[in-house]
This record gives sequence, structure tokens and C-alpha cells, in this order.
Amino acid sequence: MAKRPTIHDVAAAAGVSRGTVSRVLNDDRYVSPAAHAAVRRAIAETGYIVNRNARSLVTQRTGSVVMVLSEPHEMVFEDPNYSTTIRTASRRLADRDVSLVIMLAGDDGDRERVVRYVRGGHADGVLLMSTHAGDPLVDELESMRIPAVACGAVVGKENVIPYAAADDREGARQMTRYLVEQGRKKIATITGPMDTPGGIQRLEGFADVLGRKASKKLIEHGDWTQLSGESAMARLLERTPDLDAVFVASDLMAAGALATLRAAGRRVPDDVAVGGFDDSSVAATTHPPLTTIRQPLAEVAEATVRLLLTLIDGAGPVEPVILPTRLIIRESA
Amino acid sequence: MAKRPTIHDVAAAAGVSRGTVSRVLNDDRYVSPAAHAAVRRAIAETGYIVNRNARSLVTQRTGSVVMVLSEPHEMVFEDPNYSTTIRTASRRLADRDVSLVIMLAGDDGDRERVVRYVRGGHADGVLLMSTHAGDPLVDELESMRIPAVACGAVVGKENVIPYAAADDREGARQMTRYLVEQGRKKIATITGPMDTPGGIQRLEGFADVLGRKASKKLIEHGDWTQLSGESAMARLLERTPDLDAVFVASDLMAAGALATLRAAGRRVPDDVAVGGFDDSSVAATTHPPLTTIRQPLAEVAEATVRLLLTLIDGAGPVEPVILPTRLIIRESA
DNA sequence: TTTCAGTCTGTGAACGCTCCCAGAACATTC
DNA sequence: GAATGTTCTGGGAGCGTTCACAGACTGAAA
Repeated sequence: MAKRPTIHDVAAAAGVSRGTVSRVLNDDRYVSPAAHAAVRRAIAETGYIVNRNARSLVTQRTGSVVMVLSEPHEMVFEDPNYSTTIRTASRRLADRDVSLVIMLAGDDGDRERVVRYVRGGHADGVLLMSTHAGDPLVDELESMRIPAVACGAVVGKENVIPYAAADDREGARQMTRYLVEQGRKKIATITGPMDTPGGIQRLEGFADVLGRKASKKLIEHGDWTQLSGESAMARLLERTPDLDAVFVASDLMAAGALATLRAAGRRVPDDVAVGGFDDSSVAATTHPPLTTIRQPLAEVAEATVRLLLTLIDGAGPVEPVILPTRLIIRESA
Repeated sequence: MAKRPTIHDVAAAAGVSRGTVSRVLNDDRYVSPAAHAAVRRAIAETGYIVNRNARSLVTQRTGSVVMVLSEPHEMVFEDPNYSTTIRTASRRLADRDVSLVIMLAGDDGDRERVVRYVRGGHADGVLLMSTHAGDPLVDELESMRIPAVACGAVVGKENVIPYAAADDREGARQMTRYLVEQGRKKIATITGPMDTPGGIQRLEGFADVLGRKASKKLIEHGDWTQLSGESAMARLLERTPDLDAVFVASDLMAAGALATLRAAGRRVPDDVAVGGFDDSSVAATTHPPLTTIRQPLAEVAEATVRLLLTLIDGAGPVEPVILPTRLIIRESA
């Protein structure tokens, strides 16, 4: 590889000094139009590209951001959201010439690595993905005072880690209301894990609409997996055979619930209406296709990035951003 | 943020010189046990973390790798493989203390950014994901002589960009053979785009088994989406109403094909057997669940990383790695 | 005792950039 | 024409490392 041109080469080619080239590079004041043009030309001629390492060394800014993916169980695989979020975030950050580093935080070793990375000053900010309640990493980041935001609230840290998220609670209300409007009388729900914002808030939305009709008997918990949806549905059916609708807090669990209902000889939606949540790719492939709540995943990711950049620029403080969901009517309800 | 300790501080604390500390840091020869211990202790005491920028500046090595995601159409969203690949790659790279930067290469602007990044010396290697035939980026990277490998072959560049991939061709043979063994006589196929390795090789495998019985009439092309699977199946059905099996080159397209078949009143698998490919998450949720071919995604990602690291270490040259697939029997065939 | 190879250590010189200061060049005002 | 600002430029210093080199200290062989 031929030696890359440095700021020196550009300066020589333009007939000015390093200082002037640096000023052009950083849009500083006080550069004569002539010098500016000469430098621009020299940069083009030499194919000069600024060396970020050298720059970071003196500015203490890195021009990159870490996205930390928590994967407590291997199961998170099933989450199709990651793809969208990673792409969207990458795109928006690139618009600002900030690069995105991905790090996993599954076990303590991983977490230690993240801390070392951040403490080493290799990132200007941190983007938390699906961080669970009580994750020690959050406290560590907090103590480092590095700009950090979460994509989806971090349960218990809503006031310390800013976040962007879909309006889970209102989404759950939309679905529950819809089921009520369809004339359903005995509406049950299968929730997500109660240490995740989706688990908690979708249940709250459900309860908001049903009030005291949302009895304990009609609530079961899953862990977002299809299998957990199957078994939760079975328990529900055993306890309340005459239920006529169920709001499932994720499409994947809803797919499981559908299987159980079919096995039990219940027709969907005739006997039992099923509502999902997410509008993920499985929603269209189930039989019948799922009526569900669409989350604006890309917008959530964009908002998260926006929050982080604001924080990094020191233009904060920032408020959480909650984005609206939408009812998608298919055939299951 | 309190000023971070430098190698100087460690040296002072340990009562040695910068050089010795550096030697300990890099496991150099010729450090006395006493000095070694003192430095280790000092590092722990001061909480010292090496500054990678400063190091990169002199070593010209960055300790990071870029993963370039091509997204020619927005559609690639549907690809559930990204998640797995990103996670696996991140994990394996982390084992070697290499960090993973994600960049998109959707349009020319993106590509230009990638080139600038790499040319700027910010990565030790490049990991190409789902790069299409004829992507100009490949030539550019080639001319930069930076270590690059692909996850899945780059069509037309198989001999210049090393890669790891699932054995698409043999996987297709497995499925086709299985359909034949089940006594199916008129077997059709829906392929992927013919500028992708999966599109090409899964068709080849199909043809390998069927020989001249794989007539043009029984072949239709899709673009990996569910919708394209629906319409391809419709065309097939119209042209050859008496087909009794179809091998679909992806699960998502297979889900589409199932919908068309159901709409046409064909029972699956009684009238028509359907075989998919990927064993992605939709495979289990379709009705009936898909018999399909499982790709070892995580292993492919691991192998890709291994190839790249070998190349970076200059321990190359390397050979492409092809990993075996497995037939997963469910109910659709 | 001298010689020599092998170990170990400290130091100056980069790496490529930005920051800051001193001073030159130019306008403007009295 | 001097005094005072304003714009612009060059170059030294320093960011935190590694690397190469020179020199000091060992112990064994001559």
C-alpha cells in the first residue's frame, strides 16, 4: 500500500502551512478565499483523507458510537427488530459521519469489555438495545457520565437513561378497544416478561380499557417465544374455556396461541379472536393472518439516534420520545 | 471526567520507564519478572487503559473490522439472517479484541463513505454481507488490497473474495431428492434472484437431481419476498396444473406459495408437497409447518470471521469454506 | 581478569493531527 | 502618518503510543 498523504503533503501541494490546511478541514474562521481554494484543490489532487486517530488523539472525540446489544438468553434471536434498528441507526449516524460499533453484552465478560471500551474513550456515546431491568452496565455507564440513550425504555431507569419507544400502552389500548368493539365479552391476555417495558405496559393498556373486567384469571405470562405463547394459551383455555378473545403481547407468541387454539378445535376468529403486537414478519404468514399493532421501528431508531446526538453535542437535556402505534386489521380478529 | 491515566502515569507508579510498560503491554521479550509484576500492579492501581488511537497512530493497525451491509432494495429487511450474523461475528471478533463497525452500502454515497473509511485506514479488514454481483465496491476494495472476505459468495468474484457459505447446491439436492423419494413425479421450483448465489446454486442443485426432467416449464423466479412466492406459484399452477411438488428456494417465498396453493384449493402436502429453504423463523409458523433445509448461519458467520482474521494476520492465503446443510422434516412435504 | 553473548532498561524520535500564540498583512480611523 | 483594530498565516508544542537504538548489567567461557 502506497503511503497515504498527510496534512503535510496537502500543505506542500497547496503552498500553505499545516495550520491553514487544518483550518480548512475544520471550517475554522479566518481562511482567505485563495488559500481555501488552493487547499481544496490540493486535497482533491493528493486524495488526502484525514486520519481520525491522529485527530482523536488531540480532540478527545472519536466520531463513533457503540450500540450495546443485550442478549440475556440466546433467545433474542427471534427478535426481528434488531435488523431494522441497526440499519436505521447506522444510516442516521452516517449522515453525521459518525460510525457505529456493535458490541454484545451477554455475560460479565462482555460487559467488562464494553466498559473498557467506553472508559478507554473509544466512543462518544452509547446506544442501549433491549437492556433488561437491573443490568449493572447501566450503572457503570452512568458513573462514567458518557452520553447514553436506550432504544425502548430501561425499566427502572426511565428517568436517568433517555429513550425513544413505541407507545406500548396506547397500542395495547387500541387492540383491546378493537376487540371490545367487535363485541367480545371475555377477553384474555398473554403478556411478555414483566421485567421488560413491553411486558409491563402492554398489560397496563389492556387493563386501562377493561378496568375491573381484567381479572387475574384472564392474564397469563409468556417470554416472547412462540412456545411460551402455546403453553400460556393452553393454561388460559383450561381455566376459562369460554373466553372469546385474547390479546397477545407479541406476534410470535400469538402464532403459538393460534396453534394451541387450532389444536383445541377453536375456530379463529369465529370462536376466539386473536390480536397480536409488533406487526413482525410472522404476522402475515400465520393462518389466519394476524390482526396486530404496528410499531414504528424505524422511527424509534431514528429518534433514539437523534437523542444521542443531541446529548453528545451537549445540546441536551432531552425528553423521552414516544411514538404512536397503529392497528393493522387482518383476519384473526 | 477526570483525566485518564497514561502510560507515563503507570511508568511512574511502577518506578520504570515508558518503554518497559509498553513492553509489558505488548508481551515483548526481555522484561524482568520484577518489572513485569510492578507494571501489572501499577496498571491495576491506576486503572490504566491503553489508548488505541495513539497506538493505531504508530502501528497503523486499528483493531477493528467493518461489516458492509448491502441493501440494494429496502426489501432486505426481511432477511432474518443479519441478526444472527452480526451477533456471531461480533462475538468472535470480540474474542480477539477486535471491534465491529457496521456500515451500509445502499447507494453510491454510502459506498463512497465506506471507501473513505477503509482508505482512511480505519479498519484492518472488511466483511462483506450479501453483496450483489457487479457491486463496484468490490473492485474498489480489491484495488486497496485490504483483507476482505464475504459471508456468502460474491457472484463473479468467487476467486478473488474468499468466503464462507452454506452448501446451497447440496441443500437443494437434499430437498429435491427427498421429494423424489416421497414419490412425487412433477416437481417444480421457485428460485431466488439469479444474481445471488442462493438463487443460482439452489436451482443447480435442483437440476442436478432431476436432470432433464427439470424443464423450463417447471421453473419460476422470485425475489425472496413472500409476495413474489405467491405470484410465482400462481404462474406455475397455471402452466402446469398437475404438478405435485414444489421446491421453493426460501421459506418466506414458500409461505407465499402456500397461500396461493390454499387459495387454489390444493391441499398441502396431500395434493402438492412444498419444500422450503433456510429454516428461518417463519418456517415453523406456516400452516402446515414447512419442511425445509437448515443453513448453519452461525457457523457460516464464524467461518467468515476466521477467514478474515487469517487474512489480516497475513497467515493466508485462504480457501472458501462450504458448510453442510440439513433437511428438517415438518408437515408440508 | 578479560571477553562476549544474552538480558534488560531508558530515551529520543516518530506517527498525523489540532491548538495556540506570535506576528504579518491589510483596513480603518483619527 | 501614526495608531488601532481585524483578518490571516506559520510554526512550536503536545496528544499517548511504539519502535529502534544505545547502553548497562548479568553470568559463563576463554
